[in-house]
Amino acid sequence: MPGRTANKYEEHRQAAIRAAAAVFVEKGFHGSSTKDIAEKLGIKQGSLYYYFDSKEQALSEVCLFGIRDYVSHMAEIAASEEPFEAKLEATVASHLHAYRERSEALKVYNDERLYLPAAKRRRLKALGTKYRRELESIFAAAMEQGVVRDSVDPHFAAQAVIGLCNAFGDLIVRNREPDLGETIRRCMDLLINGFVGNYKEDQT
Amino acid sequence: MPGRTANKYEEHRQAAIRAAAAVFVEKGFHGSSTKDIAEKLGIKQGSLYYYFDSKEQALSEVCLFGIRDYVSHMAEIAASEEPFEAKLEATVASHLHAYRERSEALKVYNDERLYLPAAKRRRLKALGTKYRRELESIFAAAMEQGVVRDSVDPHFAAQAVIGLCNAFGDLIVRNREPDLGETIRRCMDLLINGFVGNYKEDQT
Amino acid sequence: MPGRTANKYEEHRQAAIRAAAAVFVEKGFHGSSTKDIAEKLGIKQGSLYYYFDSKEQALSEVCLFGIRDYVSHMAEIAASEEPFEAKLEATVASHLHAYRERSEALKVYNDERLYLPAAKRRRLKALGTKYRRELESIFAAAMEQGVVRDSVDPHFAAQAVIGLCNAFGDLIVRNREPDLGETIRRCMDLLINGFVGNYKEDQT
Amino acid sequence: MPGRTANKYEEHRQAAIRAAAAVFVEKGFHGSSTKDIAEKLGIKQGSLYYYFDSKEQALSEVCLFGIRDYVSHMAEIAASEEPFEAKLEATVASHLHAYRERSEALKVYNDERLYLPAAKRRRLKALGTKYRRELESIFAAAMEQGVVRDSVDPHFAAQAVIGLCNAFGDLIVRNREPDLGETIRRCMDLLINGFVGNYKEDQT
DNA sequence: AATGAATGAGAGTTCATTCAT
DNA sequence: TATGAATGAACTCTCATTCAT
Repeated sequence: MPGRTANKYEEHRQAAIRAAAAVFVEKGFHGSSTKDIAEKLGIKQGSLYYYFDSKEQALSEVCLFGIRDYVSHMAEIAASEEPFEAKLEATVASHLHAYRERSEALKVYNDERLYLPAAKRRRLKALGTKYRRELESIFAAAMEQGVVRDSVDPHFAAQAVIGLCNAFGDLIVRNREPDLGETIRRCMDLLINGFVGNYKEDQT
Repeated sequence: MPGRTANKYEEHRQAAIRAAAAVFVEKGFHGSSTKDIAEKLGIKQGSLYYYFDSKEQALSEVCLFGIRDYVSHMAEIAASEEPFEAKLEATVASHLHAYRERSEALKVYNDERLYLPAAKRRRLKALGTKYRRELESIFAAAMEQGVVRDSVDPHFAAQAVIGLCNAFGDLIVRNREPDLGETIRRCMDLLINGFVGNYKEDQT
Repeated sequence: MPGRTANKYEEHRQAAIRAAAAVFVEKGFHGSSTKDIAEKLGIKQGSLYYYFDSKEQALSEVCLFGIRDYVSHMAEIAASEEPFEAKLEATVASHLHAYRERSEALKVYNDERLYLPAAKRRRLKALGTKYRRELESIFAAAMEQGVVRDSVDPHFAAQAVIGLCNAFGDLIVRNREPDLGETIRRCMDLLINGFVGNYKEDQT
Repeated sequence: MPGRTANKYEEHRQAAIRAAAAVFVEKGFHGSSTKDIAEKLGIKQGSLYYYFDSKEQALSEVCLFGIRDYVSHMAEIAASEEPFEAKLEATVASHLHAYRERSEALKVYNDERLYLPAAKRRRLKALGTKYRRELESIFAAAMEQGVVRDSVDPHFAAQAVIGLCNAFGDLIVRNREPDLGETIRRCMDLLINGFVGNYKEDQT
């Protein structure tokens, strides 16, 4: 049975990453001690270093774990042939589901990545930028087709979608907001129609 | 001239709070040392304790400083006789201007308040809740007047406004986003009209 | 009384350097703990860092302290107008007295300097090389005057003098060899009657 | 074939001792980790304990390995019927060749033996003392025969020979000093023409 | 004969805090 | 009003060692 031990190690390592994510979410990177993480894992503090070279590397892995799938999911959405609204909804749903599932890691990515050394941060930032760019291009395409008003700025729009999702993601992670579907629907309603709808032309 | 010295002290104290805010924003509460704060103030580490009883108290003061005016401003807005859209715009503008001006403190409130002990956190949370409630009631009133679609949930709406403002607040604090007026206008456009506008009836 | 506090600090710092030297001599750099040093000083471990930035810096200071005066003393000897034998004796005496007085530091320089990071080591090495060079030039000059046989290699000779002095320096530091004058005399006898002596032609 | 396996084990064990010696020379005993040694051997850290009971025992074996042959070689020299100068040259040559060949172990003995517990250290010291005694007796015998001036102290002389050889041994180990024969010749020249030489009466 | 995994003790270092001055 | 000096607790990280396999 070759690869067995390697797999075992990798499993434990994944568990360590998840434990780190959970602790970092609760106490922040600097507020968390390696002892906290080890305890959550059920091992002794020093043993953590069998899985990580340093606390910082743990953060780095958590962040990567937090966005990897979520970014690649966005790539699929952007490449699909769906109409604008479906793509937008897929984005919002994917973003919020990510919070539900690998919840902590994504939040850690959002809140703590800036404590990583510049080099690692840049690599993560590239992923984040990729995500935003793809979302922007979805908006840009929709504007060309006249589906989105052309007074809208794609850059702003993407930022707004991400910000909105993160805001509700926070609530999901911390308050365990129950009805995800409801939240997705309301976010879509806001993004598509605004709160007022049938909008009036003039406002300052 | 006892009042004089008291004032002097209070001035220095305010400076200390602002210095703490600046440091906390940059490095996070747990990532900041009292030495960092003292250095930003131009005094020695031990001297900080003339102004704060503890590092934690410093955080508490920063948070309070960060939301006090901003909450009381919201009270004024809510109490005013303006129509819905004007109130909403005043809210967004106030929120984003707060980031511009006493920028750091508000961000610290958002990001670091959960490191305060439960007691202090509750008092702050009350202020935050007051803010959200007032915003909710603005929405509720607008719905009663038919200005806002009644498919909208006031709780969700308030959360969304706050989340959106915080998201752009982040960018303001960290990237020094230049055109505040533009950002306010775009946020209003989104909140009022959505990205698609003249909205279609059916969406999942 | 200006400069008082600065002096006080500097005094304590010197004491710390000497304490470090004593501990390093006994246990070696890696075998010594900062706790050991602090205890020798009569302060608590963490307080050491008021005087040193790191254990390594302590080593660096000890090494510098160990050779500085001793190198500058050699410069004086080399520059003096004394005849060869007087210079050589002054060198040996200076070297051995250095072991007696700031004994530990010099031995630490000899034994532990290679644990310093390359940069610091190079700076120290420059001093050591300066010492050897000056000793070499003393020999070279003596050879030109015919005081030293010209079959002697100045480089080897300098190395030998230094090696011999260090060997007896070791004994001085560890065994507290009592009669320094006697040791100096014997070393001179060996060295002079070797390098100068009406030596016999034949040996292998 | 039990002898076979025992031999195999003993071979590996010797390799382990040599690996330990190499690492100890480079980083010192306390600066070396068992992982370092294992890596040099090409095995994993835990596997080292198949060959040593403890890191300290490894040091002990290295030291023993470092002086054993070299001490027994001295016994042969002392027992031989050669004249004084031949014996001295054999001593110097043996000492310096030892550095060349099993170089590291001998240097480890010199530099690190004092980190051994008192008991083991005493046993090694006995060997070292034996070495020095035999060298002393060579000098004493030569003095009786009038080959060495009787102003020479045998104890000092032995110490000086050992110190000199160690000093150049250091250079051999670290700098890979190329011409061993040359170094031996120069050392002999220094020693002979010092101790025997038609020396001049007056020196301070 | 060798390894993977874990451990516990201890290392160097940082830091909030205190207090005499 | 502010500082220099010190402290003790906590932290990250290393490492000799053990042991089941």
